[in-house]
Parts: sequence; structure tokens; C-alpha cells
Amino acid sequence: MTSERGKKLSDEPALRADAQKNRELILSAAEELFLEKGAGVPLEEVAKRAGVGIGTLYRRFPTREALLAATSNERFLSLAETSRARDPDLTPGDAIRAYLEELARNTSTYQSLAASIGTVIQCGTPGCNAITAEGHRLLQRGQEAGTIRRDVTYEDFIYVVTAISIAMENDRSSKSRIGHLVDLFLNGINVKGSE
Amino acid sequence: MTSERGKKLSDEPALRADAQKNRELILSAAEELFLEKGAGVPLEEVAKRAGVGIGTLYRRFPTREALLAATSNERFLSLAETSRARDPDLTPGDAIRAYLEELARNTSTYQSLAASIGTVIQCGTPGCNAITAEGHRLLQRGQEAGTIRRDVTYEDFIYVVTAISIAMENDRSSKSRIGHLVDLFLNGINVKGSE
DNA sequence: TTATAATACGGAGGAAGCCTCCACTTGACA
DNA sequence: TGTCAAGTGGAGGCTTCCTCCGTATTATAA
Repeated sequence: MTSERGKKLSDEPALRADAQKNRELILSAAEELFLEKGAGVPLEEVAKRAGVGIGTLYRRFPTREALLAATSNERFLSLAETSRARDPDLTPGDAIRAYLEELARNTSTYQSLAASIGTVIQCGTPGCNAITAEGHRLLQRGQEAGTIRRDVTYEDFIYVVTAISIAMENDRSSKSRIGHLVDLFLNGINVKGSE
Repeated sequence: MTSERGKKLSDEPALRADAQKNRELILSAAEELFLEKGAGVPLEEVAKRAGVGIGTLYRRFPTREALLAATSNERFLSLAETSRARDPDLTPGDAIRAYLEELARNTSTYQSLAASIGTVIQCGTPGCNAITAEGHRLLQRGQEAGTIRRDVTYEDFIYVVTAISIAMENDRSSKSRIGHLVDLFLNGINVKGSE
């Protein structure tokens, strides 16, 4: 729903040592449980596994999305980094293909994350910012090269990732369909039906 | 989640008069509240507005999805009917475009319906069956005409409708983007980038 | 009609989650 | 070592879900 909370910009006053430790306990408990039971796992269960009170969890991560963004932070950073690194070797279209496939695969890491990935990705963590910036960059590059339709927006990327991730959730066996679905979209956004 | 419940096939033993009346009271209360407050409205509130007990509501509609499918029944029937009727006047691609746009618009009728439309549409009501059959028909027609890629499935239609509807919910201003997003998808599933 | 059996009703109540609030504890720093 | 801002935790209030079962109503057979 909302997404204006969970500001994780670096104007933060630096955590006290114990708080920092708890933050990390919460993050690894959350990571475990999201993997085991999906993004909808009761937050009380996360707090319990982390060995902290529920109040502590909520103070640090005011929303579930903030916690999801935090546990995804490193994956997002590395995804953006990888994308930037391989960029010179690929055509604009192939770079976008790789980006979308990885983002979709990533979103399928936690069951039930799909529907909220659009919100999560706006949480303002370094990872979220990096991945968003990289997406914009790839899109712009593709459009400047004249191979991507001008009316495509970055939001379209997110919609596609959402659709694909939902598909993955409904049919676990279809991991291989990520490529197929990205393909359809790419075929759609190309200026000419190249492929 | 599950979707095996809520069988609405006509092997039902016919409702008693009072039960039939209550069923209708529930349906109109639900329709009102879904419109006012979205598909996530508390079912107890629906029961209250209908003037029946919560137990009665659950006996008639074992899941929220069953209730959603029931309130959508007539819209689905008419959507399928309309699609069938205009079919001869349109190319296969345009018929699919119209179908997807209307289904997406329809799904945006109730706020928060998007995420579960895939489940709702499998509930087995006459409307659900009609709309599913029509989608399969359109897809097959397009593929036989050679204008739609062979590797596209009906599930792809549902994923796209889901993603578009989620997009609508996240960004109220983008009602007009339905056409754009359907367009990208269609451009993608065409054998050649026709358009 | 009336009796009776199958249907249906309704809402109390237990379970689960969410999130806030605040009395108490602890770390940082002078 | 004293001070106090920062941090803690979990009780408790709230919402929603859904089941269960004693009571009530309808259909039908006699």
C-alpha cells in the first residue's frame, strides 16, 4: 500500500552497538524464514527466531516491505553491479534481457514476494536505489540506440517482473518459463520485431 | 491459494427458499462492499450488511474467492458473450487485445482483486468457465491463423492481466495505461512484429 | 393438517496476526 | 562513575478469520 516509510537513506544517526547487533540478528532470521516460508511469514516468528522482542523488530523495520528490502539489499547491489559490469559486452536488448531475467529470478527467491516487489523496490535502500538506477540506465541506452520503443517506461519493467514472478509462484515447475516470458516482453518492446 | 473448493457446477441439490433468498442478500451486499472498500473487505461486514450470520455466509461461499467469483459472474458472462459476438469483425490479434483490455479493466473494478484474479477465475462458476473458454478459443484462433506465437499459453494471458491490474492498483493515475501495456504484450506475442 | 427429517441459521468463541505503548535496561560519553 | 539518550521486550488491544453446534425453518410424506 503505502511506501513512503522505511527511509534508509544515510542521514541516519548511526546505531548503538547493541542495536546494530540486533539489527543483524533480525536480518538473518528474516532471511531464513522468508526462504523457508515465504515473504508472508508472521513477523512475530521472525522476532522470536532472532531472539528479540517484536517491538525491537518494528522499531528497526516499520513495515514488512522495509524488512524485505533490507534482506534483499545485497542481492540487489550485486545484481546492479553485475549488470553494469557486463554491459559493454552485450547489445542493449540483451543487457535488458539479462537484467529482467535476474530480477525475476531474484523476486522468486521468496514465495509471495511477487505482488509487492513494486513497493519493495521503492524502499530507498542502497540496493533498491542501485537496481532502479541501473534499470533506468539500460532503458535509456536501449532507446538511444533506437532498438527500444520510446513509449516504454521503467515501470513497464517492473510490471513485467511482477507478471513473471507471479507466474513462477503459480507453477513452481516453470522456472524455465522466465526466459520465455522475458522473451515475449522483449519482442514487444523492440522497435522492430527483431529476435 | 487453494482453488478446489467452491464447486458451483450444476450438480447442486437446489437451495431451500430461505437459503436462496439469503444467497442473494449476501451477493448484493458483497457487490456493494467490494465496490466501496475493495476485495479485501472483512467478510463479517458483508454478512452484517446482508443481515445474515457469518456462518451463513461461509456455508454458501467457503472462500473469499468463491464470493468474488459469484459477484463477478454476470460481468464475466457478458464479457465472454461480447467477445464472441464481435469476433467476426476483428482480426485475431485485435480480438485478443479487446479481450485482455476488458478483462484487465474488469479486474480493476474491485480494488485489491488483482492479486487473486488468477485463483478467482478458476472457481468454476458459469462466468469463470465462459471467460476461460473464450480466452482459449481466441488464443487458438490466433495461433491457427499464424499470427500468434505457438509458445504462448492461456496462462500467459492471465499473468499479463494480473500484472496490469496490479500496476493499476499501485498507480491509480494509470488507468489509461491498460491499453499501452496490453499493446506491449500483443506486440510481443505476434509472430512478426506486426501492428 | 401435522409430524419428521433434512436443511439452514447465527453468533459465540478460539486462533492468529498486527502494531503500539511504556516501564525498564543498557551503552556512550563527559 | 553518573547521566541520559537510545534501545528493549512483551503485554495487550484490535482486527479478521473460520468452525462448531444448539436452535429454527422448510419441504414432504402421511
